[in-house]
Amino acid sequence: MAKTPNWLNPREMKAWRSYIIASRRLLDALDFDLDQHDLSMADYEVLALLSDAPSRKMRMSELAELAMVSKSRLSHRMKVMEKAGWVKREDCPDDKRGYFAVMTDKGFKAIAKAAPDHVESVRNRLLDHLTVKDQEDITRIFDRVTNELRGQYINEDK
Amino acid sequence: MAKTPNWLNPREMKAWRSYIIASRRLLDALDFDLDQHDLSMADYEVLALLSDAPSRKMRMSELAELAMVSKSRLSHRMKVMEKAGWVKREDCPDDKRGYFAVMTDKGFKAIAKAAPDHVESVRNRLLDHLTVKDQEDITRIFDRVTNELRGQYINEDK
DNA sequence: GATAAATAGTTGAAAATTCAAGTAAACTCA
DNA sequence: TGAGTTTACTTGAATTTTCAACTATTTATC
Repeated sequence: MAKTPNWLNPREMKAWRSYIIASRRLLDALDFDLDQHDLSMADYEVLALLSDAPSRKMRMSELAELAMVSKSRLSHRMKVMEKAGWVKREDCPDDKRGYFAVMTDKGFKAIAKAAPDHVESVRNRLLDHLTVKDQEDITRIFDRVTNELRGQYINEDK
Repeated sequence: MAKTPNWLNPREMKAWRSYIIASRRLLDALDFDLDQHDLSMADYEVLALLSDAPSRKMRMSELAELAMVSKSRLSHRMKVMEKAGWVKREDCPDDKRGYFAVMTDKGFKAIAKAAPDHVESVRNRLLDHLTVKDQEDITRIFDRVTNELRGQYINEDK
């Protein structure tokens, strides 16, 4: 027999709702801002990772993992970013199954152009409204959440 | 001439990264859990709103607004939820342009079945790892973010 | 060193989402 | 009252994302 559900109390409910609503709006706003540069948050993240990698080059798998997208999705996105001339693929001599995602100069210019606006957007939409204490609280809390989540949830191909 | 970008300092960067990474993982995990019930977070939200509405019935526009999805998206989702027998549409006598989204008994049963597991999932993935103080901090911080965001960002049809 | 299993990545189709346009009713204001 | 505008939604096409194969290695095992 099913035990009676442990519904959220008002404090829990408020925390959860506040978080989820703000997050939805925030992410929407950030995507909205990035749109000026023909980028989504997801694509931005991929390009940012690539631009920081040595030789602006990274294995597809690693990039997918760090960007937290499926391999399949990365493959598809790479195809459109390749068409835009921002990235290309290079085969990997050490492992003939694998490829490197490589950022082109054009891609680097694109992200370099978008980055200041994006940072500004993150400030305007979020950071400007947080005190130093808030920032520290958020770091502490969400690092803990990530740590708990790691391990818990194993999803293939993610 | 462009002013030099105001890059994030390490504390800001950590707060931002911690938040965004935890959020991505958290949302993924919650969606993963809801999958047992053939629901996504977005569909769950729509059904939950509907189940709380008087007569389990709400105007499409209002529902879209509260669920924070575009009207177009809601229209499309309604079509598939209608096919699943969870909702139906009723025309609105007061305004012949408009419709009510109405939850069926079957839909109510579906959400009633999913709800305890979803709450449990929100606990496991998030709330269990937060102290009372953390919950209060989150409420305070994210309510502020939402308030700042409201107004700022006007996007048509959202 | 052959065979099985795992890894790296791609692909095409299906499903979901966005985008731009369309319809019909309801305001508005002169 | 009627021309213009706004509102409430839907629709179909385009884009994006997911899902389930599939290929080509590489790694492990015996």
